[in-house]
Amino acid sequence: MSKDFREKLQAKGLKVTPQRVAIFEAILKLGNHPTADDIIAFIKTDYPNISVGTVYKVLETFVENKLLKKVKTEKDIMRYDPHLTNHHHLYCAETERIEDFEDEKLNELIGDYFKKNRIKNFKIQDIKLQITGKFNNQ
Amino acid sequence: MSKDFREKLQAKGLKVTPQRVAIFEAILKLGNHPTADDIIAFIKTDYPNISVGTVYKVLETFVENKLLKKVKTEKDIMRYDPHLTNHHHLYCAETERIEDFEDEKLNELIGDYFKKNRIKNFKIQDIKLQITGKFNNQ
DNA sequence: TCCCTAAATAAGAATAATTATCTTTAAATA
DNA sequence: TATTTAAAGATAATTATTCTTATTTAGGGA
Repeated sequence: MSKDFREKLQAKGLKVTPQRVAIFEAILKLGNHPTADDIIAFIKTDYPNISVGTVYKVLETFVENKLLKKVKTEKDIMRYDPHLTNHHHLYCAETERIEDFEDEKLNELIGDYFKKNRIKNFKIQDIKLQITGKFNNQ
Repeated sequence: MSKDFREKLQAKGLKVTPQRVAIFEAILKLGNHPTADDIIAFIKTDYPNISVGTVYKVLETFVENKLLKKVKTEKDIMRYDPHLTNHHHLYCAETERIEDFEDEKLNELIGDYFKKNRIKNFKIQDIKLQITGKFNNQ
């Protein structure tokens, strides 16, 4: 998987650096759409002298090159999502947990609805659902 | 309308202060889901010695007491929405414009869908659509 | 393989938004 | 009107993020 990622970097004309690989792997290992801070903390064990600025810059580079997505939250902290296909999010009302939610049937349903019911003076590019509630387990 | 607002404050056991009234009126007059900064700038003309901290504190109090809602954005700046009934948002892909979007039929459609297709291990409390795209006019 | 150059990193200062602290002021109720 | 307590003002502190500059390194070519 790390091989795939290296190839993706090269395909975008980006240099393959150990920092970039470590940051991407950290995001995959951490799960739950980590914050920059989560990533820094995780990486620091193996890589004690990584720079905070580097992490932010790398994350921004990844987002620009569509290797990551930013996730909106209620708080003013950015979180990052390695899941690139179109999907929605389940937000826990009480904890910081965020899960991905994919549902092609639902996307079609909503897509069809807007085909029949256009929003006046607005051209839709993308629709995201923020589903807030409670997880039953874990 | 300002009378209504005063009553709402009293109903929640909050003191009616000129600052609170001015902040709420500023949000209504400004439109487009203003930031704290927009509000401060607007108020400063009439009310040159309002304190930044007060504005933030008042906004937080309003949100806690359900007189305002916070609006998520891509950026790390919070914006505020005086529209309390359940609604979605249209985000402009290029500008900072955010419009409210209400559609009861759509809510029913989605509500019905999730009644028939429950998300396992998750109890839905609220569903918000973030519709990104372009406005045709203005 | 070694060298070169552009791109990337490290370190830490700077900024921007927000929150906290502490003193003073004023709204509400008796 | 006096009293109490919440709220406002001033400003310091914090937090997340961005910027700056010097140094290092990846990757392509000699």
